[in-house]
Amino acid sequence: MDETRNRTGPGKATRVAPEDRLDAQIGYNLRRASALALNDFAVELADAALRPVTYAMLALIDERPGIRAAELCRQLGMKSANMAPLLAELEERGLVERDDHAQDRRVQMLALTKAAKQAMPAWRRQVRRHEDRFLQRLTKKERATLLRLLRLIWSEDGPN
Amino acid sequence: MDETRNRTGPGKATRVAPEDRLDAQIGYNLRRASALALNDFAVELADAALRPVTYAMLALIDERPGIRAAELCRQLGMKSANMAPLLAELEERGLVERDDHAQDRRVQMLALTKAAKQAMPAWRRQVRRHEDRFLQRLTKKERATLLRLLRLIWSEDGPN
DNA sequence: GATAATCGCTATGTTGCATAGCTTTTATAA
DNA sequence: TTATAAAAGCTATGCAACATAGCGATTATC
Repeated sequence: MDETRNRTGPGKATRVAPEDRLDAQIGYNLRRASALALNDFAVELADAALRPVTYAMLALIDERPGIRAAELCRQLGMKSANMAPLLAELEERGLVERDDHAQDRRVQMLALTKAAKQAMPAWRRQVRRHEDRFLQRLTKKERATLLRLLRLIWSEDGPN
Repeated sequence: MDETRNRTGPGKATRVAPEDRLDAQIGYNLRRASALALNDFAVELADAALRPVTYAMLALIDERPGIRAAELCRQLGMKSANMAPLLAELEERGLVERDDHAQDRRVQMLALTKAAKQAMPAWRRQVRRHEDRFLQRLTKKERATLLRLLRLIWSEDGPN
């Protein structure tokens, strides 16, 4: 059960500087933590059939009704190529409305439907439960710190 | 250019509790930060043709020569179904050796080849550069804090 | 008025990760 | 000891996130 007990096998372990070890890399730990969060989100929001991306879209449209599709892409860091089918899906499910812009005929203005507006509070509560679960080992203060540090990493990295 | 200037359009913005706003959610920020890191990693390690997953495999094998494939799966949180083709790729590229276990014929013991062992230091330096770049807005202390909090989130979540 | 940029979109490929199912081998229990 | 369960490694396959290339329509800019 323990390969270190095998003496026929491998050569000497390469001694690696502590800061170079895999588990000391923030990128690796980011990936692992994010994967766990993604997973837990999927479990909690399974009945609502919402994934992290679709929820993010709905949440932002809810917070900024009338937002343009292109602006939604920018805010969420998505390509419009990937946004388009997702918006179509949400529209078909009766959650998002696409209205033409009066001045600029290229633009679509997005808004939640009545049904989506009514459902959002419950979905937000579910997301809160999800966050409380996968962050249960962190204190309130630690969560605030984590939030600040994560924002520092990715915010305002593009030309915006 | 500013949809808030449009007065024909959307209804009132749903007022959302600050802690419920999308950008206050740690899961969302985790995903964004992780995506940025993944991207930066790909740029830095493009010439080495290493992705985060393959690098993680090599790094762990380097740190624990003779590790079994199943144990590598457990450590990296991967399914063996996904590990298998990656190991085959690394073997074909002459980076990983698979040796039979003396006592248990189901088991494969993994080790880096000479070539891989020789290349690892340079790759580790590249990863260090990558981390220094996408974490440039964080102090050393903040990086240590972030590392600790991320580990708290995902470590020892499974049955292990 | 010509050129460039923006917007929304389709098509398509890659990658990470999931499940289902299989064979071989070892561990455990009747 | 034999039957059953578990572990190891693998193939096949599907899905979701993300990327690029390119298109038509519209608007902005020179």
